[in-house]
Amino acid sequence: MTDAEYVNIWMRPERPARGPKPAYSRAQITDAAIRIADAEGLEAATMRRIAAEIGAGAMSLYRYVPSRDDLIELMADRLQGEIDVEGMPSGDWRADLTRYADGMRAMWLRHPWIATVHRSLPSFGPNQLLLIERVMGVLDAHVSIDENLALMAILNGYVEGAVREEVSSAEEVRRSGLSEPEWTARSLPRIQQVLASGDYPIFTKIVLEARQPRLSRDDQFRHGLGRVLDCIAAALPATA
Amino acid sequence: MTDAEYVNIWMRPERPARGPKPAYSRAQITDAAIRIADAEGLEAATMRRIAAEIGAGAMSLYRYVPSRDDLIELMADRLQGEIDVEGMPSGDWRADLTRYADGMRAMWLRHPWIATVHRSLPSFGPNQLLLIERVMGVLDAHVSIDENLALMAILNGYVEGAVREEVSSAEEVRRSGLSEPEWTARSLPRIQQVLASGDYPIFTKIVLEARQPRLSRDDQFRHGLGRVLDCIAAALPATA
DNA sequence: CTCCACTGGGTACACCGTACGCGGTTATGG
DNA sequence: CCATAACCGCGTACGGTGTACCCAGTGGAG
Repeated sequence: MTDAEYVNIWMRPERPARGPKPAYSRAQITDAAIRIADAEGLEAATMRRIAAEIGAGAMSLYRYVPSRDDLIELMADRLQGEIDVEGMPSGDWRADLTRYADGMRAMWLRHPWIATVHRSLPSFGPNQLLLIERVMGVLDAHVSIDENLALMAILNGYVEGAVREEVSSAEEVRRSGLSEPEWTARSLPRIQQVLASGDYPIFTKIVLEARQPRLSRDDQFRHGLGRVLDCIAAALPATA
Repeated sequence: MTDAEYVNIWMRPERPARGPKPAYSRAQITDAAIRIADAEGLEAATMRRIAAEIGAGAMSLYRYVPSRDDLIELMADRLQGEIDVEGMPSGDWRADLTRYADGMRAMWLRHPWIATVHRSLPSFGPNQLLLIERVMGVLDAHVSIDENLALMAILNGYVEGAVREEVSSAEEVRRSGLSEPEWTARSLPRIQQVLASGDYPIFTKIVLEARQPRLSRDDQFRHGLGRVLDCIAAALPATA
């Protein structure tokens, strides 16, 4: 089987030359799959369901995509393309990285199922590559490439970690089929139980005293992000 | 169905009083599942496979655990318990947090499938709670609870992000069934293609010039961690 | 002793990803 | 211009999954 040559989906040509015109396209299939995943979760985006969405037979999809895993790869890369990094670097690194972080968070909130995939690393899709160029370009003039990588690890770690929290609880709610207040009401007994045990003073302090959980999600995120950017500022030379 | 009362696995009692002695236990099932997941990935830990591992019938597991998702919750919490945070806070916060980060990384590397479990957050298992107590206890004397939460978000974000990279590529290799050198050889054509296009100068710089990817994983992690701890140090009052 | 809540587990069902092969369509080489 | 090979969409089928339901047996409570 010569197909084994194409380990990476991005090296496999979408269409060969000969034969009849195809009725669908990778982009169309990917869009349909994303639409379903957004509305009902990634597990609802089955091959049969996606095919039905675009009016095709289930097995037709395999003319365009070698496997469901590869399709998910395509979906993930398409999402990276949604993050607006146009015009970076603009000269104001703090503004650029804030825009990137906000854009990333917004994208994750639009597509919460991305939290369950995120292998994405070694696939090198075009949108992912472009994102790397733009975002790492922001600090490229100020620091070495190694320094840049280290700082990006911190920034991306913070953003991903923070958004993952938001998203996973939202997904939990969606999966339970309950409304949000209903769901928090259901979780309350466990929290009460934990507090009542008296064994967890710091957890108790978080629940009873911390102001942060009472802030809006936006404010929580921005506050933490500001702190991370301060860290980055400290690592930059004075000229920046 | 009165079972709906127990939204959280930790509130559901393991055993009722009446009836014959059970032949297995939650702990035994959880251990077997972890053993399988470690060796062959989480997707190999099917209900039938786990049951076979302990010599039970597939449906017997449902006497102990309401669903596979809940079992995964149990597995995840058990893993949290593997991180050694004994004797924290010791007085040396930097040593404590380093030990926590190293322990967390080591645990993830032992159980790479944990990267595919994203929920874990709102479940409040006993091991997770204990971990929170110990780790957040490290900075509790020095900063406010809100400050502590913000700093932990950065630390956890970095550790999780860094380890997730290591683990997801390792999982990719395992899933492909190839040896590691074979697998990197397979990825090479795509990288060559990207470099040859000339459209991605920063990516090219990473591949050709950066020293970091050539360091050992351990050194990469420690270097980044040191940077994060410096950030935390800057946020602490001088007394710490 | 009787009762019945409990046990482990067999069977069955709906659904999944996808291998295989069909008859029809079309770009190309002779 | 036509034969042919390559490709199309897709129906069928297979081996797998999680788990609902039901059963006969077991053992503590009244």
